[in-house]
Amino acid sequence: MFKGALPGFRDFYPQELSERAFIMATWREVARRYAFVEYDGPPLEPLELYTRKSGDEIVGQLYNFVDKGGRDVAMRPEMTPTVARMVAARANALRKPVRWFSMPQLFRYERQQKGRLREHFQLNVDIFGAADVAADAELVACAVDIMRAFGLGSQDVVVRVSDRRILQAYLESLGVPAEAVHGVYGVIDKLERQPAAVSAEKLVALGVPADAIDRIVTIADVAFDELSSRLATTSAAPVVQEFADFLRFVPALLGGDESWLRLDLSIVRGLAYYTGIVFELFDRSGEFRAICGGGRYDTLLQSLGGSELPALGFGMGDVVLGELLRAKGLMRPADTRADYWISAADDVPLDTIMREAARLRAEGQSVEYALRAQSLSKQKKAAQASGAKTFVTLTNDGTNG
RNA sequence: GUGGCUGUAGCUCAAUUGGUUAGAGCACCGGUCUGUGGCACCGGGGGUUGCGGGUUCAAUUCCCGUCAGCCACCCCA
Repeated sequence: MFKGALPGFRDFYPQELSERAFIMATWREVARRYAFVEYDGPPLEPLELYTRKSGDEIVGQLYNFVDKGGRDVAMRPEMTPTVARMVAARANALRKPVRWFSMPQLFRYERQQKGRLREHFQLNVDIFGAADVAADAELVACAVDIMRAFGLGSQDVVVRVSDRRILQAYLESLGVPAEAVHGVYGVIDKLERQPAAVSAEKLVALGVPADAIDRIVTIADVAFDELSSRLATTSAAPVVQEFADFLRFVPALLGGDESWLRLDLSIVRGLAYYTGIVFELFDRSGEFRAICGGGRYDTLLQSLGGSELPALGFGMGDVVLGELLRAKGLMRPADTRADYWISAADDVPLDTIMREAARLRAEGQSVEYALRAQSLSKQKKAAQASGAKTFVTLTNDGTNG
């Protein structure tokens, strides 16, 4: 007797599946509103697709094995390499900008914990071939509209936005040595999770000037105006200007609502392939992990051997989102109750019920009945328990009750 | 991979300082009640107390290991 799923994997009983379906239906609906079209790829990919982008150390976190043909394969841990490959393969034929979304089940061989399993479903929304920040704004607005579609407001969720290029320019303006920037990203990424003193020590070790330490530790609070004036005379000035556009575009796409965005240079998004604006959605209480994260990765397609298409996208998993929706009482799974429950008096043969069921089913109604001869009271009880919307009783003189 | 906490029926929990066939509610199944708002009553199935060892006359209760879960770290989706 097997009991339970493998660690980190979930059984979706009807209750859970209806919740998942609710989440996915909402994702799909909002993506449709933004004119993104759905695609999918293989759940199993060549291992190399991931090692080429992330290095061999990634293998320890993948579900990988050798198949019967001797191929090194891995269950997909993320969708970006797959979609990048798909787009790259037809880069010249696809109408630009490419606006695609997908809801793949992704796998990761890691110890599970709250909000993080070995398997999850993740909405992936990507745009290829759009270099302007309007595309970045479009993505953020889409993510926010998904929150709205679930009934979440800006009092519940905040979008923390940053820009890799601005962060780098800001760090340089503070006198951080170029070779230390990468290490400083690592420290910034952990600012929220470790004591300021520890962060400061690490910065000192990286060779960061003493007068810059405090500014970096409090980098999440830097205001746009301060950045703007500090970087006005540097080579990053155009990027800051673009960012200003971005900060204007997002509210415009949200009907003038400016309450969702918050500039936060501490948002680093891992240390990997992002090249421009990056963002993450968090619940305001800070109780959960990031709900959604994404950004621009203009060089990824090229690094995977494709063409030079600019690209950007975000991912939103079902696990943290589901936890948040349940906590807020906003989980509204679809109604799975049958339309009809047909019962019959003792002397009515089962065939009669079946014929009536067939008639209603042909009309598109969902119909349940006892599947065996039962007393009427028994049937009534079963019907009540099923929650069916309409209870029908057939009598032997042909009338319905 | 590392550390801390936890592990009794599908769910929520009980079981006096270790002591005799491990209990209850809910759920499920069967029956009674020919009219109720998923009512009531009666009855039933279901647990080798996560698993494996050890200590003991005796372990759900103590010890060790293992597996699983939760939390943190690592790392990130």
